[in-house]
Amino acid sequence: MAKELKDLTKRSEDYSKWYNELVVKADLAEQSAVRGCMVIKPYGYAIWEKMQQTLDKMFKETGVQNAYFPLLIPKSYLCREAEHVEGFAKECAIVTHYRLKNDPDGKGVVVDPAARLEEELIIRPTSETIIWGTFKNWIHSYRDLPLLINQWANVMRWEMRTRMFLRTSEFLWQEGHCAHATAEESEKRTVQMINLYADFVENYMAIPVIKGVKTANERFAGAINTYTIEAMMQDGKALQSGTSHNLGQNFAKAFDVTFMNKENKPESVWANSWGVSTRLMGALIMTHSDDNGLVLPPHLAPIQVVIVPIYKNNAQLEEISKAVAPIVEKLKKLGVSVKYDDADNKRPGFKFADYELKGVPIRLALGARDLENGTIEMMRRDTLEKQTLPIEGIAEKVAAELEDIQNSLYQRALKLRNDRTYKVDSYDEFKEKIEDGGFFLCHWDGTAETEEKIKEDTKATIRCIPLGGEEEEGVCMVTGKPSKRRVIIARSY
RNA sequence: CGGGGUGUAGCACAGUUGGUUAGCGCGCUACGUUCGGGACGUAGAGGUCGGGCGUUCGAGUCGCCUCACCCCGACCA
Repeated sequence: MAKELKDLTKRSEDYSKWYNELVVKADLAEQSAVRGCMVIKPYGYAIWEKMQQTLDKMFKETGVQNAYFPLLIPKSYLCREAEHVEGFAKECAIVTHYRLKNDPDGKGVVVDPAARLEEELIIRPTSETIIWGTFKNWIHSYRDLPLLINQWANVMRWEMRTRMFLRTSEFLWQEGHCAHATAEESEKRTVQMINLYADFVENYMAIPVIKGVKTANERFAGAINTYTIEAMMQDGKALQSGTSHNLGQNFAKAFDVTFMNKENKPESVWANSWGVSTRLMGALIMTHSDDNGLVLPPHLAPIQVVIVPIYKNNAQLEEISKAVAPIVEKLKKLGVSVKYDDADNKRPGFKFADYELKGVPIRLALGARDLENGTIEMMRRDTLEKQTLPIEGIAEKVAAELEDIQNSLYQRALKLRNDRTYKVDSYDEFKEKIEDGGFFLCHWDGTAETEEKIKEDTKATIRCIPLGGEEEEGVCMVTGKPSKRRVIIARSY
């Protein structure tokens, strides 16, 4: 599929179709009857759960605690921070009534007009407002700080156009909300979390990312600074995979959250928020998939190894099962999640294809021929290479191979990104090359006008100003004005 | 909200200038043979043709309206 991908991107209708089919065929999710929403199926959810557990553990190691806040936000809360409302107003679902009644004309039920809410409630597009409304009651002294809270929740944004996992009306995510006594501490936390995300995405999802700062245009509504991790998909488009926002004192002031500092003076608290969503699932699919379906990095695969028996009758199956049992046990001892699929209702060929579609990293197949020879067949999902190996020591071999797959998936994605990252200084060259996708390292004069012009001309946006990028004197490729460093420009999802 | 497209079985589709009882493939059920890369045979079940109104002796097919979904733009994790 990787080969086809390039051609398909030229016609995004086909590419969307490919993507949707893959999601459905790999049994991850399907479109729901509700506009723009999706049903995440057990297999897809198992992957999300694994991501959730891993992230949750990482958060807690930095002192973050989980909590839960209401789904519904009073309209007045959302209006408190001016930029914030403006950012989300266009995509909110609103609760206006609290009761239905039988239709007087006898056709089912209708909204009871008498049950109109005095104040409308907004289904959260994000929880800053309700959380800061609550934090006001929790924070009084510098001794209450820092307050490090995370919430696992669903949010709703009434998007015009949706695509499974990448942009759905309802999506699952975590949103961290921290309150600090000083600006420095809050900034430090903001950066810490973007680093944590990068660590997770690279080491568990095997997706290389570029850490950077968003331009003012692309910043979160109400933030003074937004950090981002940007990944490149196989078609050369960028995907914003996680963000961490330094909110300054904006929300504290809007919600009147003050504390007595060490000098016994009232001060507004310093805030940040950070989040990743089920969009990461989309990144996973679009980064690693190939002709035969999904490819899962072992660190996230719900099933790391599947064992398929090949048999002609029950007696043979019994023999094989006997040989498989110790392998399963050994793998489990090594911490490998393994499934022995002895289901009788599917033929081996079907199972092979099916587990490939689902991205299971390693498949072991054992038949009568192997039993005679004391061998077993191992196939790697990433390379599709098959090897016949001695049963002796297979568990250790598999465990090592899993690590190798994890690593080579990352390396493969990194190579793809490097191969499609270009330093460009001429706007004409940029306009030509952007058509084929990729990341472009370019000089930019730092103005919103230039940024807007690039977007209008090419549909590409400044993804970020990379962190740790070397200073380099240059001139803006559009205006010729001086620039101190290169930024990353790309088309994105 | 603008432009384009599609609605026919669980899925994916065909259905001629309007003509009798609406079809193919996949999937599903039963039985048998199979089982080392998505098996095959035989028999079966499954449809308010998205909805409404109209034209007509007759509408899946023509006209109008409406709804839903998909794609392209604007918006976005």
